[in-house]
Amino acid sequence: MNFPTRLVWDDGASSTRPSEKRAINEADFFSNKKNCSRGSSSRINLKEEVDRDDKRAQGFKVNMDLNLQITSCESESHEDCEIKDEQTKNEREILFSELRRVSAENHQLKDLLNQLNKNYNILQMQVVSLIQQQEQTQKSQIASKIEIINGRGEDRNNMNDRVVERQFMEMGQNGKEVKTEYDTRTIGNTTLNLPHRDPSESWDMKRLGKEKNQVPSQTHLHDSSTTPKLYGITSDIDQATEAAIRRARVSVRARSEASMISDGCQWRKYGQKMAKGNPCPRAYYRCTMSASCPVRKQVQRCAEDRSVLVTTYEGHHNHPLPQAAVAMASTTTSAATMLLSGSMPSSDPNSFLAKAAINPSSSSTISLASISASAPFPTITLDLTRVPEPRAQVPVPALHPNTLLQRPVLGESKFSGVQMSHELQLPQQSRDQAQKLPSLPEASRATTTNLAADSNFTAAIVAALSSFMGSGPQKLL
DNA sequence: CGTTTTTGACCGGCGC
DNA sequence: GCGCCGGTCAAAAACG
Repeated sequence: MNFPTRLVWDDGASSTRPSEKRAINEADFFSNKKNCSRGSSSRINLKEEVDRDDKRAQGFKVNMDLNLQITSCESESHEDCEIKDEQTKNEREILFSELRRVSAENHQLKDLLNQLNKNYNILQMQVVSLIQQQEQTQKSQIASKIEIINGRGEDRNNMNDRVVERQFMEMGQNGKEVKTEYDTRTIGNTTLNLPHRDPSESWDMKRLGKEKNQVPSQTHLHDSSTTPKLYGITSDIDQATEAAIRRARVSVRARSEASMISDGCQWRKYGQKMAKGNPCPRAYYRCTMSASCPVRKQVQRCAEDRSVLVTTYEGHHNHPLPQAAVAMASTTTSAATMLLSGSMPSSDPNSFLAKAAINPSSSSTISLASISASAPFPTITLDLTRVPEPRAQVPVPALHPNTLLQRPVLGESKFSGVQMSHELQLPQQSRDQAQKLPSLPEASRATTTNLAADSNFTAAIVAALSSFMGSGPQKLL
């Protein structure tokens, strides 16, 4: 870089000494004759040079700044700005496209989810309708068999026994509901001791707006003098069975300070009454998890022991149950099934007793379940108030442990005993099984139904229940 | 404002 | 037929 060999400027401070000024102000930067030998003057020159450099640098800097400003605004504006704008545009477009892509993906996922939900609902409906069709078909077949039997004029009782036996075997094989057995008996044994209550009276029937005359009367069922028509009889069976199943009650006695034990379902109170012989009011609840769910329960404190809460369940749920409700539902359903399959034809507790005793595996006992023959409705009572004593392991028949042995839901914190007894009394074998098996996806009613269909199940559940509750000495009733 | 609870009225079965 | 009783309904109140 070539600097001017001479730089002349006017320093106002030294203007009073023009002669010096010139001497000072003029310098030959490229002269080899530096004033190195002159000490003071050399210091001055050095300082001057520094000052000059500063001033020159300032001037240069100013120029540079100006230039930069000018260039940035003028010389580079069209090119750089365009480039920068273009870059920004590109980035923006990329971002927008990415956003669009993510939005589209999100939309697709939403659609997929909706579709899955739809499919799930459709499948669920199909399953329900299939089950209903299956039941209808089975009942029709049974009715046909009965018709044939009646036509042949065979000894009705013998044939009824055969049909019952056969049906019972079939149930064990293909997992039909135990109530089918009851159906057969209903047809065969015309003196079936059904509760004397018109099914049309039921809440769900009323709610569905069914007329009373659409529902066959009990007397029609009891009429053995006529051979019922197929559809008529299946309809009757439907109604009667449903009514009977629904009317079968499972009563659970448990100690609880709460007004109602938590069983995983949602309930709505629809009434309260003072019942005779008990100063504590009885509350009536219905299941609100499904609009048409017929399940109801009554809650009342025991007159003798106010700390005992008696919860009576009636009917079975017609909707999927939450995990927390499965255990109680399974237990009550099993107990009701047991009750119906064992005692229904005669309402005789002995038949249930006999049935439970048939299977060696059930010889372990029930000390906590009892059946009331005097009650207006067939009722099985599970007494969970007795403090179970530890006892030897009881072999439990091969039923899915998770179904019966779900996490206990009876209690909340105030509920005493059951949870502990559940875990403590559970045979190691079952605990091991329960741990190995994957948790059942919403152990559904179907599972319960299938389990209940096993002819050994009634006995099995007796053992399981007794084991489950840690029952003491063998006793029934 | 929608849902749940309360509570008196109502209904049907049953015994007398 | 009457009264009792268990169960349910439904309007009003309470609740969240």
